[in-house]
Amino acid sequence: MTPARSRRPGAPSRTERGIPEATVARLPVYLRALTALSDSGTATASSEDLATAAGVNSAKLRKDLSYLGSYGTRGVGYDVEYLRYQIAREIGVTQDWSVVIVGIGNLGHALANYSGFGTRGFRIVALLDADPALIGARVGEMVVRDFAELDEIVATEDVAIGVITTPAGPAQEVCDRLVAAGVTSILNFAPVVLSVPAGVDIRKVDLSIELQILAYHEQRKSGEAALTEVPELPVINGLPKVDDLPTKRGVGA
Amino acid sequence: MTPARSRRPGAPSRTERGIPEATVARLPVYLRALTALSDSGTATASSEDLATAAGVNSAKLRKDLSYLGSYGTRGVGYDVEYLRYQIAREIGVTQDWSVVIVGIGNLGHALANYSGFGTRGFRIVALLDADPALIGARVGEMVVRDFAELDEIVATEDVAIGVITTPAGPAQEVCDRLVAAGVTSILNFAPVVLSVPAGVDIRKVDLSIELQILAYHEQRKSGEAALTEVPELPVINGLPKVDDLPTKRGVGA
DNA sequence: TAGATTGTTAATCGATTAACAATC
DNA sequence: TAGATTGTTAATCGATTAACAATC
Repeated sequence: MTPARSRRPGAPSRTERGIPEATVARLPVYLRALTALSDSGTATASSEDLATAAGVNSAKLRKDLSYLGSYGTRGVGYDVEYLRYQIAREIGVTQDWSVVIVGIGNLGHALANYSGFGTRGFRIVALLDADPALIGARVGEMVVRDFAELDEIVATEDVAIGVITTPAGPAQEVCDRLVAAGVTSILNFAPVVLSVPAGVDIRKVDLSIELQILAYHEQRKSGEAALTEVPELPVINGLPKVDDLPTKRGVGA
Repeated sequence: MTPARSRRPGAPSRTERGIPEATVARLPVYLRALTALSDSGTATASSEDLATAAGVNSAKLRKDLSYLGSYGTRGVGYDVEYLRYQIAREIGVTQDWSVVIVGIGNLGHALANYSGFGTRGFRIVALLDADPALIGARVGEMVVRDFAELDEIVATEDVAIGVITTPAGPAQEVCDRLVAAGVTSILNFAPVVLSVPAGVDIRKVDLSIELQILAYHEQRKSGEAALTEVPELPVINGLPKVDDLPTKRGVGA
Protein backbone atom coordinates (compact mmCIF):
# COMPACT_ATOMS: atom_id res chain seq x y z
CA MET A 1 0.00 0.00 0.00
CA THR A 2 2.95 2.37 -0.44
CA PRO A 3 2.26 5.01 -3.05
CA ALA A 4 3.59 4.09 -6.46
CA ARG A 5 4.93 7.57 -6.98
CA SER A 6 7.23 9.11 -4.38
CA ARG A 7 5.99 12.14 -2.52
CA ARG A 8 7.92 14.60 -0.38
CA PRO A 9 7.31 14.09 3.34
CA GLY A 10 5.69 17.52 3.71
CA ALA A 11 3.65 17.22 0.51
CA PRO A 12 0.12 18.64 0.18
CA SER A 13 -2.23 16.94 2.63
CA ARG A 14 -4.53 15.54 0.01
CA THR A 15 -5.95 12.15 0.67
CA GLU A 16 -4.65 9.29 -1.44
CA ARG A 17 -5.59 9.97 -5.08
CA GLY A 18 -7.17 13.27 -4.03
CA ILE A 19 -6.94 16.06 -6.55
CA PRO A 20 -7.25 19.82 -5.88
CA GLU A 21 -10.76 21.15 -6.45
CA ALA A 22 -9.60 23.67 -9.05
CA THR A 23 -8.06 20.82 -11.01
CA VAL A 24 -11.16 18.63 -10.72
CA ALA A 25 -13.23 21.48 -12.17
CA ARG A 26 -10.94 21.61 -15.22
CA LEU A 27 -10.73 17.90 -15.97
CA PRO A 28 -14.09 17.92 -17.80
CA VAL A 29 -12.82 20.80 -19.91
CA TYR A 30 -9.73 18.79 -20.87
CA LEU A 31 -11.91 15.80 -21.58
CA ARG A 32 -14.02 17.81 -23.98
CA ALA A 33 -10.92 19.24 -25.69
CA LEU A 34 -9.51 15.73 -26.11
CA THR A 35 -12.78 14.50 -27.58
CA ALA A 36 -12.72 17.36 -30.08
CA LEU A 37 -9.11 16.59 -31.02
CA SER A 38 -9.96 12.90 -31.34
CA ASP A 39 -12.95 13.68 -33.56
CA SER A 40 -10.72 15.74 -35.82
CA GLY A 41 -8.35 12.80 -36.18
CA THR A 42 -5.49 14.07 -34.03
CA ALA A 43 -3.51 11.17 -32.53
CA THR A 44 -0.99 13.08 -30.43
CA ALA A 45 -1.07 16.50 -28.83
CA SER A 46 1.44 18.52 -26.82
CA SER A 47 0.48 20.25 -23.59
CA GLU A 48 0.58 23.47 -25.60
CA ASP A 49 -1.94 22.12 -28.16
CA LEU A 50 -4.21 20.81 -25.45
CA ALA A 51 -3.99 23.96 -23.39
CA THR A 52 -4.99 26.06 -26.38
CA ALA A 53 -7.96 23.81 -27.07
CA ALA A 54 -9.03 24.00 -23.43
CA GLY A 55 -8.45 27.72 -23.01
CA VAL A 56 -5.85 27.52 -20.24
CA ASN A 57 -2.08 27.94 -20.17
CA SER A 58 0.13 24.94 -20.70
CA ALA A 59 1.89 25.09 -17.32
CA LYS A 60 -1.43 24.81 -15.56
CA LEU A 61 -2.52 21.95 -17.78
CA ARG A 62 0.68 19.98 -17.16
CA LYS A 63 0.40 20.58 -13.42
CA ASP A 64 -3.21 19.42 -13.48
CA LEU A 65 -2.40 16.27 -15.44
CA SER A 66 0.50 15.50 -13.11
CA TYR A 67 -2.01 14.83 -10.32
CA LEU A 68 -3.42 11.94 -12.36
CA GLY A 69 -0.09 10.31 -13.15
CA SER A 70 2.49 10.41 -15.90
CA TYR A 71 0.49 9.91 -19.05
CA GLY A 72 2.64 11.91 -21.45
CA THR A 73 5.87 11.16 -23.26
CA ARG A 74 8.67 13.68 -22.96
CA GLY A 75 9.68 15.09 -26.31
CA VAL A 76 6.46 13.79 -27.88
CA GLY A 77 3.31 14.85 -26.03
CA TYR A 78 0.14 12.99 -25.06
CA ASP A 79 -1.63 10.20 -26.91
CA VAL A 80 -5.08 11.71 -27.34
CA GLU A 81 -7.12 8.51 -26.97
CA TYR A 82 -5.11 7.23 -24.04
CA LEU A 83 -5.26 10.48 -22.09
CA ARG A 84 -8.93 10.84 -22.86
CA TYR A 85 -9.62 7.44 -21.38
CA GLN A 86 -7.52 8.17 -18.30
CA ILE A 87 -9.29 11.45 -17.60
CA ALA A 88 -12.72 9.92 -18.20
CA ARG A 89 -11.83 7.15 -15.75
CA GLU A 90 -10.56 9.65 -13.19
CA ILE A 91 -13.74 11.72 -13.41
CA GLY A 92 -15.84 8.59 -13.34
CA VAL A 93 -17.63 8.89 -16.65
CA THR A 94 -16.48 5.60 -18.15
CA GLN A 95 -19.58 4.32 -16.38
CA ASP A 96 -23.05 5.85 -16.68
CA TRP A 97 -24.62 7.75 -13.81
CA SER A 98 -28.38 7.72 -13.32
CA VAL A 99 -29.91 11.16 -12.92
CA VAL A 100 -33.36 12.39 -11.97
CA ILE A 101 -34.65 15.85 -12.85
CA VAL A 102 -37.17 17.37 -10.45
CA GLY A 103 -39.33 20.25 -11.63
CA ILE A 104 -40.35 20.03 -15.25
CA GLY A 105 -40.94 23.68 -16.08
CA ASN A 106 -39.18 25.44 -18.92
CA LEU A 107 -35.71 24.73 -17.63
CA GLY A 108 -36.37 21.13 -16.61
CA HIS A 109 -37.87 20.62 -20.05
CA ALA A 110 -34.77 22.07 -21.68
CA LEU A 111 -32.42 19.89 -19.64
CA ALA A 112 -34.50 16.79 -20.36
CA ASN A 113 -34.02 17.42 -24.06
CA TYR A 114 -30.35 18.29 -23.77
CA SER A 115 -28.55 15.66 -25.77
CA GLY A 116 -25.20 16.41 -24.16
CA PHE A 117 -25.94 14.26 -21.11
CA GLY A 118 -26.35 10.90 -22.75
CA THR A 119 -23.07 11.09 -24.59
CA ARG A 120 -21.13 12.17 -21.53
CA GLY A 121 -21.69 9.51 -18.90
CA PHE A 122 -25.16 10.45 -17.65
CA ARG A 123 -28.52 8.84 -18.17
CA ILE A 124 -31.71 10.64 -17.24
CA VAL A 125 -33.89 7.95 -15.71
CA ALA A 126 -36.84 10.05 -14.60
CA LEU A 127 -38.50 13.43 -14.94
CA LEU A 128 -40.44 14.23 -11.78
CA ASP A 129 -42.97 16.86 -10.84
CA ALA A 130 -45.63 17.17 -8.17
CA ASP A 131 -48.08 19.03 -10.41
CA PRO A 132 -50.92 16.66 -11.47
CA ALA A 133 -51.34 18.71 -14.64
CA LEU A 134 -47.80 17.75 -15.67
CA ILE A 135 -47.67 14.13 -14.56
CA GLY A 136 -48.07 11.89 -17.58
CA ALA A 137 -47.03 14.57 -20.05
CA ARG A 138 -44.51 13.51 -22.66
CA VAL A 139 -41.15 15.24 -22.92
CA GLY A 140 -39.11 13.88 -25.78
CA GLU A 141 -39.03 10.15 -25.26
CA MET A 142 -39.89 10.34 -21.59
CA VAL A 143 -43.01 10.78 -19.51
CA VAL A 144 -43.22 13.02 -16.46
CA ARG A 145 -43.76 10.96 -13.33
CA ASP A 146 -45.11 11.79 -9.89
CA PHE A 147 -42.54 13.14 -7.45
CA ALA A 148 -44.10 10.77 -4.93
CA GLU A 149 -42.46 7.89 -6.78
CA LEU A 150 -39.02 9.29 -5.95
CA ASP A 151 -37.96 6.74 -3.32
CA GLU A 152 -38.85 3.81 -5.51
CA ILE A 153 -37.08 5.23 -8.57
CA VAL A 154 -33.91 6.11 -6.67
CA ALA A 155 -33.78 2.60 -5.23
CA THR A 156 -34.49 0.64 -8.41
CA GLU A 157 -32.42 2.82 -10.75
CA ASP A 158 -29.56 3.38 -8.31
CA VAL A 159 -29.78 7.15 -8.69
CA ALA A 160 -26.87 9.09 -7.21
CA ILE A 161 -27.44 12.49 -8.81
CA GLY A 162 -30.48 14.74 -8.64
CA VAL A 163 -31.10 17.94 -10.60
CA ILE A 164 -33.42 20.53 -9.06
CA THR A 165 -35.18 22.78 -11.56
CA THR A 166 -38.11 23.83 -9.40
CA PRO A 167 -38.84 27.43 -8.36
CA ALA A 168 -37.10 28.68 -5.21
CA GLY A 169 -40.09 27.94 -2.96
CA PRO A 170 -40.18 24.14 -2.97
CA ALA A 171 -36.45 23.64 -3.62
CA GLN A 172 -35.37 22.93 -0.03
CA GLU A 173 -38.21 20.48 0.46
CA VAL A 174 -37.33 18.73 -2.80
CA CYS A 175 -33.69 18.68 -1.73
CA ASP A 176 -34.56 17.10 1.62
CA ARG A 177 -36.65 14.43 -0.10
CA LEU A 178 -33.85 13.67 -2.55
CA VAL A 179 -31.38 13.27 0.31
CA ALA A 180 -33.81 11.11 2.26
CA ALA A 181 -34.23 8.90 -0.79
CA GLY A 182 -30.49 8.35 -0.94
CA VAL A 183 -29.30 10.88 -3.51
CA THR A 184 -25.85 12.15 -2.52
CA SER A 185 -25.06 14.66 -5.29
CA ILE A 186 -27.31 17.54 -6.25
CA LEU A 187 -27.17 20.10 -9.02
CA ASN A 188 -29.36 23.04 -8.04
CA PHE A 189 -30.81 25.52 -10.52
CA ALA A 190 -33.27 27.07 -8.08
CA PRO A 191 -32.23 30.57 -6.96
CA VAL A 192 -31.88 29.69 -3.28
CA VAL A 193 -29.16 28.46 -0.92
CA LEU A 194 -29.91 24.85 -0.02
CA SER A 195 -28.65 23.11 3.08
CA VAL A 196 -27.64 19.48 2.95
CA PRO A 197 -26.08 17.16 5.51
CA ALA A 198 -22.38 16.35 5.41
CA GLY A 199 -21.60 13.74 2.79
CA VAL A 200 -23.97 15.25 0.24
CA ASP A 201 -22.38 17.34 -2.50
CA ILE A 202 -24.23 20.25 -3.95
CA ARG A 203 -23.42 22.50 -6.86
CA LYS A 204 -25.35 25.54 -7.91
CA VAL A 205 -25.98 27.04 -11.31
CA ASP A 206 -27.49 30.48 -11.07
CA LEU A 207 -28.28 32.41 -14.21
CA SER A 208 -29.00 35.76 -12.65
CA ILE A 209 -25.84 35.60 -10.53
CA GLU A 210 -23.77 35.02 -13.67
CA LEU A 211 -25.38 38.03 -15.30
CA GLN A 212 -24.76 40.15 -12.23
CA ILE A 213 -21.07 39.28 -12.25
CA LEU A 214 -20.93 40.38 -15.88
CA ALA A 215 -22.81 43.56 -15.00
CA TYR A 216 -20.25 44.43 -12.32
CA HIS A 217 -17.43 44.38 -14.83
CA GLU A 218 -19.53 46.00 -17.52
CA GLN A 219 -20.30 48.92 -15.25
CA ARG A 220 -16.57 49.46 -14.74
CA LYS A 221 -15.96 49.48 -18.48
CA SER A 222 -18.61 51.82 -19.80
CA GLY A 223 -18.68 54.21 -16.89
CA GLU A 224 -15.00 54.32 -16.05
CA ALA A 225 -14.43 58.04 -16.60
CA ALA A 226 -17.77 59.01 -15.11
CA LEU A 227 -17.24 56.80 -12.07
CA THR A 228 -14.10 58.51 -10.90
CA GLU A 229 -16.07 61.75 -10.83
CA VAL A 230 -18.67 60.31 -8.48
CA PRO A 231 -17.81 61.30 -4.91
CA GLU A 232 -16.56 58.61 -2.54
CA LEU A 233 -19.24 56.55 -0.86
CA PRO A 234 -20.74 58.61 1.93
CA VAL A 235 -19.99 57.07 5.31
CA ILE A 236 -23.30 57.59 6.99
CA ASN A 237 -23.39 55.97 10.35
CA GLY A 238 -26.89 56.97 11.28
CA LEU A 239 -28.24 54.21 9.00
CA PRO A 240 -30.55 56.39 6.89
CA LYS A 241 -33.75 55.05 5.43
CA VAL A 242 -33.16 53.70 1.93
CA ASP A 243 -36.06 55.84 0.76
CA ASP A 244 -33.84 58.86 1.27
CA LEU A 245 -31.22 57.45 -1.07
CA PRO A 246 -31.15 57.94 -4.80
CA THR A 247 -32.53 54.98 -6.71
CA LYS A 248 -30.25 55.48 -9.69
CA ARG A 249 -26.65 56.49 -9.77
CA GLY A 250 -26.07 59.73 -11.62
CA VAL A 251 -23.42 58.65 -14.07
CA GLY A 252 -24.15 61.20 -16.76
CA ALA A 253 -21.50 63.85 -17.41
CA MET B 1 -8.01 62.41 -5.93
CA THR B 2 -6.57 60.95 -2.71
CA PRO B 3 -8.48 57.90 -1.51
CA ALA B 4 -11.00 58.71 1.17
CA ARG B 5 -10.05 55.62 3.16
CA SER B 6 -6.42 55.17 4.17
CA ARG B 7 -4.58 52.17 2.79
CA ARG B 8 -1.24 50.67 3.85
CA PRO B 9 1.57 51.53 1.41
CA GLY B 10 2.04 47.90 0.42
CA ALA B 11 -1.67 47.16 0.22
CA PRO B 12 -3.15 44.77 -2.39
CA SER B 13 -2.53 46.11 -5.87
CA ARG B 14 -6.17 46.42 -6.79
CA THR B 15 -7.11 49.37 -8.90
CA GLU B 16 -9.15 52.10 -7.25
CA ARG B 17 -12.49 50.60 -6.12
CA GLY B 18 -11.43 47.22 -7.48
CA ILE B 19 -12.74 44.22 -5.60
CA PRO B 20 -11.29 40.68 -5.60
CA GLU B 21 -12.97 38.38 -8.10
CA ALA B 22 -14.00 35.88 -5.44
CA THR B 23 -15.76 38.69 -3.60
CA VAL B 24 -17.47 39.99 -6.75
CA ALA B 25 -18.86 36.50 -7.35
CA ARG B 26 -20.42 36.49 -3.87
CA LEU B 27 -21.97 39.97 -3.91
CA PRO B 28 -25.01 38.75 -5.89
CA VAL B 29 -25.49 36.01 -3.29
CA TYR B 30 -25.49 38.59 -0.51
CA LEU B 31 -27.86 40.74 -2.51
CA ARG B 32 -30.32 37.89 -2.80
CA ALA B 33 -30.01 37.07 0.92
CA LEU B 34 -30.69 40.72 1.77
CA THR B 35 -33.71 40.77 -0.50
CA ALA B 36 -35.07 37.68 1.23
CA LEU B 37 -34.50 39.22 4.67
CA SER B 38 -36.13 42.44 3.51
CA ASP B 39 -39.13 40.54 2.18
CA SER B 40 -39.54 38.82 5.50
CA GLY B 41 -39.60 42.20 7.24
CA THR B 42 -36.15 42.11 8.83
CA ALA B 43 -34.76 45.63 9.33
CA THR B 44 -31.33 44.84 10.76
CA ALA B 45 -29.08 41.82 10.46
CA SER B 46 -25.71 40.89 11.93
CA SER B 47 -22.91 39.51 9.81
CA GLU B 48 -23.72 36.16 11.38
CA ASP B 49 -27.39 36.35 10.27
CA LEU B 50 -26.41 37.43 6.79
CA ALA B 51 -23.70 34.81 6.47
CA THR B 52 -26.15 32.08 7.42
CA ALA B 53 -28.67 33.31 4.86
CA ALA B 54 -25.97 33.43 2.19
CA GLY B 55 -24.37 30.12 3.07
CA VAL B 56 -20.88 31.44 3.90
CA ASN B 57 -19.05 32.07 7.17
CA SER B 58 -19.32 35.44 8.83
CA ALA B 59 -15.61 36.29 8.69
CA LYS B 60 -15.64 35.95 4.93
CA LEU B 61 -18.79 38.02 4.65
CA ARG B 62 -17.38 40.85 6.76
CA LYS B 63 -14.16 40.80 4.77
CA ASP B 64 -16.11 40.92 1.53
CA LEU B 65 -18.27 43.83 2.69
CA SER B 66 -15.21 45.71 3.91
CA TYR B 67 -14.11 46.13 0.27
CA LEU B 68 -17.25 48.17 -0.39
CA GLY B 69 -16.91 50.49 2.58
CA SER B 70 -18.09 50.65 6.18
CA TYR B 71 -21.80 50.06 5.93
CA GLY B 72 -22.37 48.36 9.26
CA THR B 73 -22.69 49.64 12.81
CA ARG B 74 -20.52 48.05 15.48
CA GLY B 75 -22.54 46.44 18.18
CA VAL B 76 -25.67 46.58 16.00
CA GLY B 77 -25.23 45.02 12.55
CA TYR B 78 -26.27 46.09 9.09
CA ASP B 79 -29.38 47.96 8.03
CA VAL B 80 -30.87 45.52 5.52
CA GLU B 81 -32.30 48.06 3.07
CA TYR B 82 -29.29 50.30 3.16
CA LEU B 83 -26.80 47.49 2.61
CA ARG B 84 -28.97 46.05 -0.13
CA TYR B 85 -28.94 49.32 -1.97
CA GLN B 86 -25.18 49.71 -1.57
CA ILE B 87 -24.48 46.23 -2.92
CA ALA B 88 -26.92 46.66 -5.79
CA ARG B 89 -25.18 49.91 -6.69
CA GLU B 90 -21.75 48.31 -6.46
CA ILE B 91 -22.79 45.45 -8.75
CA GLY B 92 -24.49 47.87 -11.08
CA VAL B 93 -28.04 46.56 -10.94
CA THR B 94 -29.71 49.76 -9.74
CA GLN B 95 -29.92 50.42 -13.45
CA ASP B 96 -31.32 47.98 -16.02
CA TRP B 97 -29.04 46.23 -18.48
CA SER B 98 -30.29 45.31 -21.94
CA VAL B 99 -29.71 41.69 -22.90
CA VAL B 100 -30.09 39.74 -26.13
CA ILE B 101 -30.46 35.97 -26.24
CA VAL B 102 -29.11 34.23 -29.33
CA GLY B 103 -30.30 30.73 -30.15
CA ILE B 104 -33.91 30.07 -29.26
CA GLY B 105 -33.89 26.31 -28.77
CA ASN B 106 -35.08 24.67 -25.59
CA LEU B 107 -32.63 26.48 -23.37
CA GLY B 108 -33.03 29.88 -25.01
CA HIS B 109 -36.75 29.42 -24.69
CA ALA B 110 -36.40 28.62 -20.99
CA LEU B 111 -34.21 31.65 -20.35
CA ALA B 112 -36.58 33.91 -22.26
CA ASN B 113 -39.36 32.84 -19.92
CA TYR B 114 -37.23 33.05 -16.79
CA SER B 115 -38.85 35.71 -14.67
CA GLY B 116 -35.78 36.16 -12.48
CA PHE B 117 -34.08 38.49 -14.95
CA GLY B 118 -36.57 41.32 -15.05
CA THR B 119 -36.66 41.71 -11.31
CA ARG B 120 -32.89 41.73 -10.98
CA GLY B 121 -31.61 44.51 -13.20
CA PHE B 122 -31.83 42.88 -16.61
CA ARG B 123 -34.19 43.42 -19.49
CA ILE B 124 -34.33 41.02 -22.39
CA VAL B 125 -34.71 43.22 -25.43
CA ALA B 126 -34.50 40.61 -28.19
CA LEU B 127 -34.60 36.90 -28.89
CA LEU B 128 -32.55 36.13 -31.97
CA ASP B 129 -32.15 33.10 -34.19
CA ALA B 130 -30.96 32.50 -37.73
CA ASP B 131 -33.46 29.73 -38.42
CA PRO B 132 -36.25 31.02 -40.72
CA ALA B 133 -38.60 28.47 -39.19
CA LEU B 134 -38.19 30.16 -35.80
CA ILE B 135 -38.16 33.82 -36.82
CA GLY B 136 -41.51 35.37 -36.00
CA ALA B 137 -42.43 32.68 -33.47
CA ARG B 138 -43.84 33.95 -30.21
CA VAL B 139 -42.11 33.16 -26.92
CA GLY B 140 -44.03 34.54 -24.00
CA GLU B 141 -44.56 38.20 -24.77
CA MET B 142 -41.75 38.37 -27.28
CA VAL B 143 -41.24 37.46 -30.92
CA VAL B 144 -38.12 35.78 -32.24
CA ARG B 145 -36.23 38.09 -34.57
CA ASP B 146 -33.66 37.49 -37.29
CA PHE B 147 -30.07 37.29 -36.09
CA ALA B 148 -29.24 39.52 -39.05
CA GLU B 149 -30.87 42.39 -37.17
CA LEU B 150 -28.26 42.12 -34.41
CA ASP B 151 -26.23 45.26 -35.21
CA GLU B 152 -29.29 47.45 -35.36
CA ILE B 153 -30.74 46.07 -32.11
CA VAL B 154 -27.47 46.42 -30.21
CA ALA B 155 -27.14 50.01 -31.37
CA THR B 156 -30.68 51.16 -30.71
CA GLU B 157 -31.19 49.28 -27.44
CA ASP B 158 -27.69 49.91 -26.11
CA VAL B 159 -27.11 46.20 -25.50
CA ALA B 160 -24.02 45.39 -23.46
CA ILE B 161 -24.72 41.74 -22.59
CA GLY B 162 -25.32 38.82 -24.93
CA VAL B 163 -26.40 35.31 -23.98
CA ILE B 164 -25.42 32.46 -26.32
CA THR B 165 -27.73 29.45 -26.23
CA THR B 166 -26.89 28.00 -29.63
CA PRO B 167 -25.35 24.56 -30.18
CA ALA B 168 -21.55 24.35 -30.07
CA GLY B 169 -21.16 24.58 -33.84
CA PRO B 170 -22.23 28.17 -34.52
CA ALA B 171 -21.27 29.55 -31.08
CA GLN B 172 -17.91 31.09 -32.03
CA GLU B 173 -19.41 32.74 -35.10
CA VAL B 174 -22.27 34.12 -33.02
CA CYS B 175 -19.77 35.32 -30.44
CA ASP B 176 -17.72 37.13 -33.09
CA ARG B 177 -20.83 38.82 -34.45
CA LEU B 178 -21.89 39.90 -30.96
CA VAL B 179 -18.47 41.42 -30.33
CA ALA B 180 -18.46 43.12 -33.72
CA ALA B 181 -21.85 44.62 -32.93
CA GLY B 182 -20.46 46.13 -29.73
CA VAL B 183 -21.45 43.63 -27.05
CA THR B 184 -18.74 43.51 -24.39
CA SER B 185 -20.09 40.89 -21.96
CA ILE B 186 -21.12 37.39 -22.96
CA LEU B 187 -22.74 34.54 -21.06
CA ASN B 188 -22.08 31.33 -22.95
CA PHE B 189 -24.17 28.18 -22.56
CA ALA B 190 -22.74 26.44 -25.62
CA PRO B 191 -20.39 23.58 -24.73
CA VAL B 192 -17.33 25.10 -26.37
CA VAL B 193 -14.44 27.38 -25.41
CA LEU B 194 -14.98 30.76 -27.06
CA SER B 195 -12.23 33.24 -27.81
CA VAL B 196 -12.88 36.93 -27.44
CA PRO B 197 -10.63 39.97 -27.76
CA ALA B 198 -9.29 41.73 -24.67
CA GLY B 199 -11.89 43.98 -23.12
CA VAL B 200 -14.71 41.51 -23.65
CA ASP B 201 -15.79 39.52 -20.60
CA ILE B 202 -17.06 36.03 -21.01
CA ARG B 203 -18.58 33.63 -18.52
CA LYS B 204 -19.51 30.06 -19.17
CA VAL B 205 -22.30 27.91 -17.80
CA ASP B 206 -21.84 24.28 -18.66
CA LEU B 207 -24.35 21.72 -17.48
CA SER B 208 -22.43 18.61 -18.33
CA ILE B 209 -19.27 19.95 -16.71
CA GLU B 210 -21.19 20.56 -13.48
CA LEU B 211 -22.49 17.01 -13.57
CA GLN B 212 -19.02 15.64 -14.22
CA ILE B 213 -17.64 17.47 -11.19
CA LEU B 214 -20.38 15.89 -9.10
CA ALA B 215 -19.60 12.50 -10.64
CA TYR B 216 -15.96 12.79 -9.64
CA HIS B 217 -16.86 13.21 -6.00
CA GLU B 218 -19.66 10.66 -6.21
CA GLN B 219 -17.26 8.05 -7.51
CA ARG B 220 -15.04 8.65 -4.49
CA LYS B 221 -17.96 8.19 -2.11
CA SER B 222 -19.64 5.06 -3.36
CA GLY B 223 -16.54 3.25 -4.45
CA GLU B 224 -14.21 4.24 -1.67
CA ALA B 225 -13.52 0.78 -0.29
CA ALA B 226 -13.47 -0.81 -3.73
CA LEU B 227 -11.20 1.89 -5.11
CA THR B 228 -8.38 1.27 -2.68
CA GLU B 229 -8.37 -2.32 -3.92
CA VAL B 230 -7.88 -1.25 -7.52
CA PRO B 231 -4.19 -1.45 -8.38
CA GLU B 232 -2.25 1.78 -8.82
CA LEU B 233 -2.44 3.37 -12.23
CA PRO B 234 -0.25 1.36 -14.56
CA VAL B 235 2.60 3.48 -15.84
CA ILE B 236 2.66 2.40 -19.43
CA ASN B 237 5.04 4.45 -21.46
CA GLY B 238 4.49 2.67 -24.73
CA LEU B 239 1.21 4.56 -25.20
CA PRO B 240 -1.03 1.53 -25.82
CA LYS B 241 -4.07 1.70 -28.06
CA VAL B 242 -7.16 2.65 -26.07
CA ASP B 243 -8.93 -0.33 -27.63
CA ASP B 244 -6.74 -2.53 -25.50
CA LEU B 245 -7.90 -0.83 -22.32
CA PRO B 246 -10.96 -1.79 -20.33
CA THR B 247 -13.97 0.41 -21.05
CA LYS B 248 -15.35 0.04 -17.54
CA ARG B 249 -13.54 -0.01 -14.28
CA GLY B 250 -14.07 -3.17 -12.33
CA VAL B 251 -15.29 -1.72 -9.07
CA GLY B 252 -17.33 -4.69 -7.92
CA ALA B 253 -16.11 -6.55 -4.87
C1' DT C 1 -20.86 51.30 31.49
C1' DA C 2 -21.29 46.40 29.69
C1' DG C 3 -22.36 43.78 25.85
C1' DA C 4 -22.37 43.15 21.10
C1' DT C 5 -20.59 43.25 16.71
C1' DT C 6 -17.97 45.38 13.13
C1' DG C 7 -13.75 46.14 10.35
C1' DT C 8 -9.02 44.80 10.02
C1' DT C 9 -4.91 42.30 10.85
C1' DA C 10 -2.03 38.51 10.22
C1' DA C 11 -1.51 33.70 9.67
C1' DT C 12 -2.59 29.99 6.77
C1' DC C 13 -4.04 27.73 2.94
C1' DG C 14 -4.64 26.73 -1.90
C1' DA C 15 -3.92 28.02 -6.85
C1' DT C 16 -1.11 29.82 -10.49
C1' DT C 17 2.93 30.47 -13.04
C1' DA C 18 7.64 30.44 -14.86
C1' DA C 19 11.56 27.99 -15.18
C1' DC C 20 14.17 24.00 -15.93
C1' DA C 21 16.05 19.34 -15.05
C1' DA C 22 14.74 14.95 -16.68
C1' DT C 23 14.20 12.26 -20.51
C1' DC C 24 12.00 10.62 -24.72
C1' DT D 1 23.20 13.09 -30.53
C1' DA D 2 20.11 17.30 -30.84
C1' DG D 3 15.62 18.89 -30.31
C1' DA D 4 11.39 18.74 -28.11
C1' DT D 5 8.43 18.45 -24.41
C1' DT D 6 7.07 16.54 -20.06
C1' DG D 7 6.77 16.50 -14.95
C1' DT D 8 8.23 18.99 -10.97
C1' DT D 9 10.08 22.62 -8.27
C1' DA D 10 9.79 26.89 -6.09
C1' DA D 11 8.25 31.52 -6.14
C1' DT D 12 4.31 34.28 -6.23
C1' DC D 13 -0.22 35.44 -5.94
C1' DG D 14 -4.89 35.45 -4.22
C1' DA D 15 -8.45 33.62 -0.96
C1' DT D 16 -9.83 32.08 3.51
C1' DT D 17 -10.06 32.16 8.33
C1' DA D 18 -9.54 33.15 13.27
C1' DA D 19 -8.73 36.48 16.37
C1' DC D 20 -9.31 40.85 18.35
C1' DA D 21 -8.98 45.95 18.79
C1' DA D 22 -12.16 49.50 17.77
C1' DT D 23 -16.39 51.30 18.76
C1' DC D 24 -21.40 51.61 18.73
